[in-house]
Amino acid sequence: MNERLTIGRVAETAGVNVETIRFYEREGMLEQPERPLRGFRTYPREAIKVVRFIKRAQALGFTLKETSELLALKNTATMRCGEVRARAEAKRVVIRARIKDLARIDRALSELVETCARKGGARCCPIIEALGDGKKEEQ
Amino acid sequence: MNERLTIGRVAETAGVNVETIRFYEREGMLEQPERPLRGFRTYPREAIKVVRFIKRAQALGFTLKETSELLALKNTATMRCGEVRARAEAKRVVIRARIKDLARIDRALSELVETCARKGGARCCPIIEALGDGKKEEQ
DNA sequence: GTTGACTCCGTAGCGAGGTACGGGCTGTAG
DNA sequence: CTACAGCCCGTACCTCGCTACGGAGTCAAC
Repeated sequence: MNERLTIGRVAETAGVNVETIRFYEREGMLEQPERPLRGFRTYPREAIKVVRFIKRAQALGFTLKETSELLALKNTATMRCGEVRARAEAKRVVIRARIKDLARIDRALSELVETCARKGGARCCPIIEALGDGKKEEQ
Repeated sequence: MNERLTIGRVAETAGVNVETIRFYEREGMLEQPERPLRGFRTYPREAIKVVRFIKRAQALGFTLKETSELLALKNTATMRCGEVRARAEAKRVVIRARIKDLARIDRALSELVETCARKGGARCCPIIEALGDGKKEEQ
């Protein structure tokens, strides 16, 4: 335990490649690792989780910038709690809106599946209607 | 009614710019509009909805390619229903996974907000833990 | 008939998020 | 000792999804 990992190990375990790790470091998303021996980076196990987090956040549609902010929430947690809370709440609003949108698509798809299951080639597919983004059709 | 719109009107109403419409057309996401007068494109109102759909789908984290597939579901609806249904179901699986992931983030954020609300600078923020992506920590 | 807003087309460029490359150093195995 | 894997760095290059540009034609109003 408490062993530290090379960049190659971190990359392999997290399922990205070495250049990606270096890239994240340049972008300030991974903190500078210690370099005890001849300039080689050494990482704690935690680094793997951070990389995975970044990848998952991206898959959810967050940009790297937003992902950095989420990470910052964690890193600044020991700082002014008020500010952290405000950011978390704001982000939560976005997330919830996103969930609602996805739920709407989900419903549309289910409807589609249903309709297709029942009737052969009849009137399927109100997919586009299902995303009428809440606003009224402008006349 | 039944009036057809210029590319500029579509772009303005849908909130994108003209080049974007042309770009989508090149990429096959918008079907070729009729061009009755001197080569100028004319669109039905429906085109606005399609463009908006594309934008919303993107905001939800779909690539243009995936969005095309969603659109294709609608366009091929009059075709082999079996295939359409299979695609819809597959897409639904993806959507639901995405919703779950977002719900997990939502919970993590709520927890964060709660904790921060209660205690000043104490142990907040299990954000990173909250995204442990379902897999076990590999030893 | 000229001004101005709109359209056409093709091609170039841009920001995000990596990915690949080349040249060099190190440490271990055979 | 030499091979080879793994690391270092910087820079160049790539895809995606636009966005801008240049040069030309069109159409309606003044």
